[in-house]
Amino acid sequence: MKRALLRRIDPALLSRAAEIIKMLGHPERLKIVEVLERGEATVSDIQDAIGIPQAIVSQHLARMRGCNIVAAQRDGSYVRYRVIEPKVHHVLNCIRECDA
Amino acid sequence: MKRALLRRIDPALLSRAAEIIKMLGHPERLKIVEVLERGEATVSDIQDAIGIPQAIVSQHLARMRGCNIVAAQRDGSYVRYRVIEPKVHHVLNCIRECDA
DNA sequence: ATTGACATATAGCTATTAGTATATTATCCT
DNA sequence: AGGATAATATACTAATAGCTATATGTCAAT
Repeated sequence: MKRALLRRIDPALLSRAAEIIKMLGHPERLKIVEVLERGEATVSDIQDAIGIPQAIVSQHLARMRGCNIVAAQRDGSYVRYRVIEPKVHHVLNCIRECDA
Repeated sequence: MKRALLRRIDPALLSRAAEIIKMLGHPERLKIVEVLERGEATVSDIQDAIGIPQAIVSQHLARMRGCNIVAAQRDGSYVRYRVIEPKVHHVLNCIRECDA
């Protein structure tokens, strides 16, 4: 495994990193971004995929949108969400690698 | 970069993963574990290293201890903390790799 | 054993976050 | 257009986190 040799995280980026992983630090949000990782999805797509109440999905999405982790785009009565923060993929892959 | 090919995160581990990154999702806690990553440290070591009030350091440590991310060991009037959750290193390395 | 100084922990208030119930917005049909 | 239905968003309450001020614990010296 590649080691970064304990180099200090760039202070300028640390705060944003904390913000991102804070947002991902919730089981439901983690599941949501896992779905979105595969491509755009509507609120109801996500709801169906992970089986939690719509209002919860919507709120989590709103919060993640608030810190520019996902973006929304209305499409008729649907709203399509997608991941816009590239680090999200890194973090998810990190988690996958962890549970070897 | 090695890709995990969007394999679903093991549901049994996802919850713990969320808990861990939630704990790391705070700038001060991130700095704290960065210090601890290099080895054991006392509360005051950490305080000196990152320059925030002792009470804050102590509280963050208590919280991380509460979910078994760090462990404490009294040594006279000092208390030495250390990381006991291996995934912490993975996450920190992930963050370092992110900000290429 | 008491005092003083230092190291760490917690109490108490405020602010965020999570979840349930309700509201809004959009589409389709008559 | 108006009303029904489906999709999404928000309001409100309960729990949790964060910060400042204060307390507890430990050691050393007298």
